[in-house]
Amino acid sequence: MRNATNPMLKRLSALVSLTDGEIELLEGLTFEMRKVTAGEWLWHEGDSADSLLVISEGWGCSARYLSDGSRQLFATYLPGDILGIFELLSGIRRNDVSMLTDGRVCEYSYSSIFTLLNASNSVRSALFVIANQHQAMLAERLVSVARRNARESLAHFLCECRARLLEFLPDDVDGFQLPLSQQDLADALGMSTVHISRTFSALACQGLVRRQHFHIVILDPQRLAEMADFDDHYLNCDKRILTINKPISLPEPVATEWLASLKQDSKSRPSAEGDEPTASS
Amino acid sequence: MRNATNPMLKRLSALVSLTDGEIELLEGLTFEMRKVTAGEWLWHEGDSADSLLVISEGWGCSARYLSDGSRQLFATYLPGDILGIFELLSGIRRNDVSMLTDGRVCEYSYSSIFTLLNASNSVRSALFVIANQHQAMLAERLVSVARRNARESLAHFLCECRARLLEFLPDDVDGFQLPLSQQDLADALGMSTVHISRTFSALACQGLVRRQHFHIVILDPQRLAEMADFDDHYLNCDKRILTINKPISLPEPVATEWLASLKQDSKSRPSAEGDEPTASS
DNA sequence: GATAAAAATAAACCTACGTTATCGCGCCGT
DNA sequence: ACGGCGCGATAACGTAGGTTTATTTTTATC
Repeated sequence: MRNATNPMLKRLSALVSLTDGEIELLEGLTFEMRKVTAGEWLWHEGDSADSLLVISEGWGCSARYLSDGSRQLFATYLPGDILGIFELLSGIRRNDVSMLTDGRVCEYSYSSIFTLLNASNSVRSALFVIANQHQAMLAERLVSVARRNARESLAHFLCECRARLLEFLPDDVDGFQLPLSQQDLADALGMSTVHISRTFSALACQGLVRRQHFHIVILDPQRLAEMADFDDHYLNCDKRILTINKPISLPEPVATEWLASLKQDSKSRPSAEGDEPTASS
Repeated sequence: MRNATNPMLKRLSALVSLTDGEIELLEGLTFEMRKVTAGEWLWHEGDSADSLLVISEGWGCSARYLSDGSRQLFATYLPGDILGIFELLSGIRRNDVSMLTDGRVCEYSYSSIFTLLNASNSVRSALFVIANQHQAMLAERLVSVARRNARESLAHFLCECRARLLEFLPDDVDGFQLPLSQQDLADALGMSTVHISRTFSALACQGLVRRQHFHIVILDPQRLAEMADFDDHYLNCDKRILTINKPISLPEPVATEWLASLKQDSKSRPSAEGDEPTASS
């Protein structure tokens, strides 16, 4: 974890421990920082893909537009998030991606990323983990839409945003900018705008959140998480492990023993006592 | 694409073109074939993970059990499918996985897979693509649950099963075994069992499908796909490309030119007038 | 082939949502 | 200051799909 002007390095070093050589490689990456404005498309489904994007400022989202004119929002992207990993191999963008706010994105050509991937085990792992996180969030969204009611879904979404922001903000994430209109939220959660509005009112009545325009205040994070059945495990279960070591290059005996030691830990959720597994390869 | 007794080799060689050396490596893999029975758990959320599984016979599924007793089914696994890719790095199973039918699974220890991954570019790519496909199916499921009505959702699910089976069966996939009870389907599609039943009746009335117990006959695949807005693109967009070449090791100029040539092809679907954004910084 | 267990169907009823419409507010350009 | 516009709140009404209960059919077990 180190300060860096290169957003890719900044993100990856927060995920995995990098060698000096890898850090040097990452520092040597060329990228183009670009200003983007709210509503601007970063790409469309079917576009050819030749670059990875890191959001350094602002929020973005990926979505699918259906033939009946409706829209399903898949993911939101916050500062630090890396976009375009899935398309590395196919070279074809799979979703529409646009900005929700003004911001800044950094563009890294696939060719430079390919070089990097070939050279560094840790970088491969880190990108894999990031892809994993997005899949986990998608699965969680599916649970929300399919199984939870409106209040639970919305509460869960807010908890998720809070948890993701927690990583980048010092503290005080209980009041933050959530640059999604009620239409955006509706498209994300499979609801109608009026029901989003109703549900916000309901949550406000219960003293859980307050919302004025794009500013959210989470009044009672604990109770909100309870009602949403929210567990931040899926956001950082991979991460915790990667920062400890780099499993792909671990010899077998160490790996299995060390994995076994993690198993019990994974079930003791509530407080997350940071216990140091005794695995130093 | 070659015949092989090793299911991993069989699957990967269908996805990527492998060198003789890589084929040899895969043939040298040791694995354990195990009989499994319907309802048997392969693993639970939180279990420690030390092996990849390839289903060589039967169907499985991954699911999440909620605190209120309900269940959300995430994915179904067919013969040839590889399970446990996500947990390679974390070493902790993220979902419950069980068998829907009797069958056979092949177990490959992570340690042998790690070796393989370190040695072979193609294998890394193939596993990445498989993970991608699962994510794409998950996204599609989200669209079903969030945006489509019951008939469309069910129709879409059936189309997806058909398309996946098409890969392994010579032809005549229009009548096949679908070993999901109406309860399973309900849990997959975010509906109730009675509504699954109602919806099957409705589809049958329209002459689209027939179902008796676990046997499905798709009477009019074309019309079914239309009503579901089904497009099999998401199932094999990566695959097509990988069989052509191995992009990660491609030099830059070749890759970009070759990706460009694919782009138009990817857009040759009914409507979708692709407007060219002129933003190439 | 008898019996139990599981799965599917059917009907009646209910509710969490969607839909449509109206209104108020803040913002922008002229 | 004016009108237009996007966003959000609220109310009235409609409906797709859930829930409950009961009956029938199919499969599994001996």
